[in-house]
Amino acid sequence: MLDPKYVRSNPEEVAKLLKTKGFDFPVEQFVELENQRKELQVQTENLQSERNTRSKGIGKAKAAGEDIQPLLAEVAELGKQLDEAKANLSALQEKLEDLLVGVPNIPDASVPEGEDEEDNVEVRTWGTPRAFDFEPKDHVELGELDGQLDFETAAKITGSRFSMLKGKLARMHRALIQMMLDTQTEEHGYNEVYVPYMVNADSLRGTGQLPKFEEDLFKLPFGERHYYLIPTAEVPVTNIVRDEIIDAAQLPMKFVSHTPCFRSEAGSTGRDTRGMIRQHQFEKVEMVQIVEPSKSWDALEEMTGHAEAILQKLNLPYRVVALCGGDLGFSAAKTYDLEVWLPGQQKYREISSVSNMTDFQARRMQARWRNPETKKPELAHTLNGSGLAVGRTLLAVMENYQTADGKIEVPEALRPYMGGVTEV
RNA sequence: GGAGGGAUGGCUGAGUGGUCGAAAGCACUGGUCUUGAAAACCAGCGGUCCGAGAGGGCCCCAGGGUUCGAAUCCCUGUCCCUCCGCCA
Repeated sequence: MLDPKYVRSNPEEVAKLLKTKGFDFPVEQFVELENQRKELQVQTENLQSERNTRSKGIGKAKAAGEDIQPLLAEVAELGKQLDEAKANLSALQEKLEDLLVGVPNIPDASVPEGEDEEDNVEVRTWGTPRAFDFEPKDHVELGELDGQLDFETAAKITGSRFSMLKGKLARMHRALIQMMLDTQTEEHGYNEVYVPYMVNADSLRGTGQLPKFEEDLFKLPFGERHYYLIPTAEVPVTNIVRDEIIDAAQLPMKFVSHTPCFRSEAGSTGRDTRGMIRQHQFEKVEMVQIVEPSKSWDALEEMTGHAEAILQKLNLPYRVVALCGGDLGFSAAKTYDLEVWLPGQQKYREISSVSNMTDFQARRMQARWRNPETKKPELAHTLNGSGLAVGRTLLAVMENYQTADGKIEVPEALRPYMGGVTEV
């Protein structure tokens, strides 16, 4: 959520900045509601003040043994007025809240302008796509050769957009997870956490998936309420600090977690239907940092490097792109995507996304730190990034490490995790 | 599933329907003392919203209710703890 004070005093500017994200901020409606709110709030608080003073008076009179009947009569009408004012005020505040909670984060000044992914800006590239002396296959074809990647059985068990791995390929998938976790914990100082894969609505509101993007989630009825399958570990891990006031000494907090992710893909029917690029269920190793505000931009660069380290270990060619305003996510102020080279598609495809959410999620979550300078609780900054999407990494390894006879060479970095297996 | 107990400031923990936003301790900040530090002593110290300010409102798990007045009484829910049963 944006800072209501800031929005209140600069509604036009907010509208202008949000336009770069393709969002129309309803300035007039907001200002109108705000003015009403102010008037009602003052009125209500005056009534409350009046009631408090009178009630105290009654208490004193009673203690002094005086007759309180006349005082009670005076107060009779006050209660009704107060109830009415309170009801009006809370209805109005709810409207304002509903409006603000649906407004995305403001892009950082450094974010390139643009409407969609076509306008993203390449920041750097790493590695060179391999020159094949045969026609490279895509991962679906490679998987079919010895049946280790099986979409049909997964479709029978569940439905479309699910996959099943077998044998050495399943092991390589697991090896990737171990390698990623070990790298982030042992080399980059992250604290590994194991978290729930189902979360409540408060957590999703905290990170920004609710209320706007409910249709992207799997929702599970549970008693009178609902739980949701996590779309990313960002949700449970970032919510570790929801409603907390963190000691400055504990910052930065750096968490890494491996979880499955579940997405309904409601808005993407027909996109990436072939292969395991876009699945309802996939594994991801996620990095999350909670930092003091002045450090978040450095942390974004650092975290991007932590994700890149995995691709470099696997010797997979990739590029880093800065997302343009129109392609930025709801909660992000700035995002770098890592795109890995896929010989099967002859394209770079997203394999990681690293974002600085600034104080946007922290405000929704009330995640604060105590600033030693001011001694006051202030909003922290939150960041998250994939390190990496495991399914997509697996298919990138398959396509980049394929041999002419349709086998897959095991990358050096994975061999310690594969019990010496060199070919899948 | 059954039976009990609990939830209060950064943390621990008192709290009688009416000067209770709340004792005390810890932590923290400042001071005295000290060559320096520790200890001791003194003082300060919750969060949030409105307001230019003066000042005021709200917050004792959450939501309702009773009352002129609720941390305190009543109802519902959530979470935690103990015991029994079941269970990977």
